[in-house]
Amino acid sequence: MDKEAILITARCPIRTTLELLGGKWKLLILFQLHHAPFRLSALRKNIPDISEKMLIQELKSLQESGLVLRQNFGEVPPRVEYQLTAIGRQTMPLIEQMRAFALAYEEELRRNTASGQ
Amino acid sequence: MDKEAILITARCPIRTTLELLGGKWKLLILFQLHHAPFRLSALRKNIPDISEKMLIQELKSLQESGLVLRQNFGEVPPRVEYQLTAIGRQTMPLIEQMRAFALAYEEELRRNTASGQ
DNA sequence: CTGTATCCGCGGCGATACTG
DNA sequence: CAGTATCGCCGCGGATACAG
Repeated sequence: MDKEAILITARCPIRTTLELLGGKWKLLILFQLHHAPFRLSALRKNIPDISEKMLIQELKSLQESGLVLRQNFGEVPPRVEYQLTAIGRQTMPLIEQMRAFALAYEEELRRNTASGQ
Repeated sequence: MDKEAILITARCPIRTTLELLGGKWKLLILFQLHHAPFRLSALRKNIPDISEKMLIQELKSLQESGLVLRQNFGEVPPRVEYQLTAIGRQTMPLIEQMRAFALAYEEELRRNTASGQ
């Protein structure tokens, strides 16, 4: 690998992803939407400890990034569904890797405590 | 997939990874250490805009999580090297996915601007 | 039901000075 | 060179009230 590639500049893929998906909630929301489109109230139920403000705020951020699509059915009472865009669906391998890493990490923890650490 | 698996509880793999690797700097540091062990000063050079306080603080956090190993050579002047542990090395697929996603995202951006959006 | 508006605490993060 | 100590900003994120 090129030596120059080690230097981390302001514009670097990792930082880009961090800006798009960083923070406490975005990946959890995307994980939800990977299963199916959801209404706001359903998302709140599935992520019990998120506040309404943060949920809407993060959904808006994800829309503006082009990762999530907001579909307003224009009914009364209001009905709005959120779903992933094509590029939003591409966060799935990333989320899978996060899950895989967490499981490997917890397995490692168990091994260490078991071996009398 | 089981319907129950959609609910995101306080203990969930995604949150675990978020706690271990969340924040502005940890993944950038791990990416550095993936290439080779580094001294503190070298890390600072390769991540130009990190403050010394944050670098040390995040390195300490990564040590406590068991992802990074601190090796003190006990010389004068001081010489300390940081390197990944076995489990720390397992963050690599995750980082690779972050890079892959950022590239796909930027490609998507270019396509959209090109097609007269 | 789907949002907006407002207030605010806390902690992430940075800047600077200092030490062994 | 590799840290520690201290101070302070500011923005993330939470609570609550209100609106269409």
